[in-house]
Amino acid sequence: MPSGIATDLKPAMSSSPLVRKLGALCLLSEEEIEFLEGLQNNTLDAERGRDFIVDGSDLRTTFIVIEGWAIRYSVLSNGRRQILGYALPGDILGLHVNFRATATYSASALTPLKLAVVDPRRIIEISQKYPIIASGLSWCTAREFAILGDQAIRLGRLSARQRLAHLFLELWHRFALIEDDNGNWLEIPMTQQDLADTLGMSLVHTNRSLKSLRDVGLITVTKDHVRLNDVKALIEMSEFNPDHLSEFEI
Amino acid sequence: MPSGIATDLKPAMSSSPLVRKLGALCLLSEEEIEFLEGLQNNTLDAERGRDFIVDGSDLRTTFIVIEGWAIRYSVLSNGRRQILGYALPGDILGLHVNFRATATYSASALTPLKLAVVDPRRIIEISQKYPIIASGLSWCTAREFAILGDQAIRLGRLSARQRLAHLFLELWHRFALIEDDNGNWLEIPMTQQDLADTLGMSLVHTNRSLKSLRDVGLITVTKDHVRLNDVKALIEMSEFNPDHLSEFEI
DNA sequence: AAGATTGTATAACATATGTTAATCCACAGG
DNA sequence: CCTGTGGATTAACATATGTTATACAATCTT
Repeated sequence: MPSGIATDLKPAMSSSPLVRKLGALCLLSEEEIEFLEGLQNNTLDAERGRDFIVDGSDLRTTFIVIEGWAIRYSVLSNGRRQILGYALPGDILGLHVNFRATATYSASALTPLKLAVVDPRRIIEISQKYPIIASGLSWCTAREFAILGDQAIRLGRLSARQRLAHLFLELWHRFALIEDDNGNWLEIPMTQQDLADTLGMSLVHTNRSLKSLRDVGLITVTKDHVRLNDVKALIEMSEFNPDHLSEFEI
Repeated sequence: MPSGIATDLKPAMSSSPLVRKLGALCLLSEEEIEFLEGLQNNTLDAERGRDFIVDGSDLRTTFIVIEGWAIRYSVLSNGRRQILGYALPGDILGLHVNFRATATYSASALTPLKLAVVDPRRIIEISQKYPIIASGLSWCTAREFAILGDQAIRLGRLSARQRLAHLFLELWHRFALIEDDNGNWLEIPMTQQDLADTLGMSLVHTNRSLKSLRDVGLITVTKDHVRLNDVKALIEMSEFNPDHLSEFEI
């Protein structure tokens, strides 16, 4: 294996956000990186708004987000929608599709989306052949749990303004793992209605609370970005716990 | 292997709720049942209120609930508590403790509790030696996600009365998998404050809403049980989706 | 360029839920 | 038997958030 090629496969150089994410966590061998890249060969593009997982329907596929944002959500019979969370580049949907072949949520493209379509049997293969990657996926699972737990905390115990700040901080911390430093700017491709459906609030109150955060100078909002003007103050006021998202420590 | 012993190990007869749960899902071999029982040899008893997982501290252990109820929760710096969910007999806590060795939630005994203490390395062993069990655990993971997702739906998009009904239905459906038929009676070992902290409401409003459900005859409440008087009507009014918790289908 | 559509911004008003406080009850401990 | 404690219940009042409605801005369509 010529060493000249090796550098092209370093996690930081890799074009795959999943490799960047796992590579930030542990040292991946070239073989492991190649395997992970190979996993993502079969891609699918989805335009904004396209559902690719439908609550209640058969789910026998694993998806890896390569580019763009997706949302996981449920719609109640009265039409109200609850967004459960956001899938960013490097995130995996349908990692655990074994006996249960029925989706318990829907997923759709929030932006133009590039997905890798993976046969779940290849996931099983991982735990047999690539223990390091298997550990990495297990870490991803624990992380997804923590993120969804934080979502429950937002919905259950935070005020409207806190919920907004808390969500922005979550996304900002998650991007830190897969993207180069963007300062305190955060991309916000979702509409205020999306935010409302994420945070369990009405559209009007979302708008009000956003304005209130702007007015006190905690955030700056542009067309589709938010700037976190004082991360420390935002963490304080929203009771955000960065440890739930921090990387491997010790 | 003498066949006389075999019957004692049938899932339905097994004393282990984890085996009952997985056995309801797929046909386990005697070897698999024995392995699962052996996993749970090292037990630990915890009295009501004892924390056995502490948010932010090291977590290098997997726990299996054998008897009793546990809660997973977080406490905010202002002292408010959010209960994320309930662990019932057969449920596993800390199934994914790989690189991340830090707990992102606390867990404590809601009732006197019997836990199996498992070395997480044995979990890794499972995916190599017991593919069926591995699939079962993967199913458990997907189920935990669905349950936590339902919790987010409750908190984000349901009214106080709906949240209560929805939670009772969840617990009732979950018990159906591990316990003999108890009719419409459901054990409720939690206080109204616990319910409030689960459903993101105040104690007083929890009491009010409970009374309102009683008054219209949807539920009957005794000391530490609830009777679901009209499951269908409760499902309707709370927008509960039984599919999120139903067993393997097709 | 006009009109349609989608998202944002505010106001006025309605209400579900939170807060504080006081009783009441069951039960455990002396 | 008294008394302390934790939990349940209820009332009165406060407020955060929801609802409805209108206007405005930006973008897309033809």
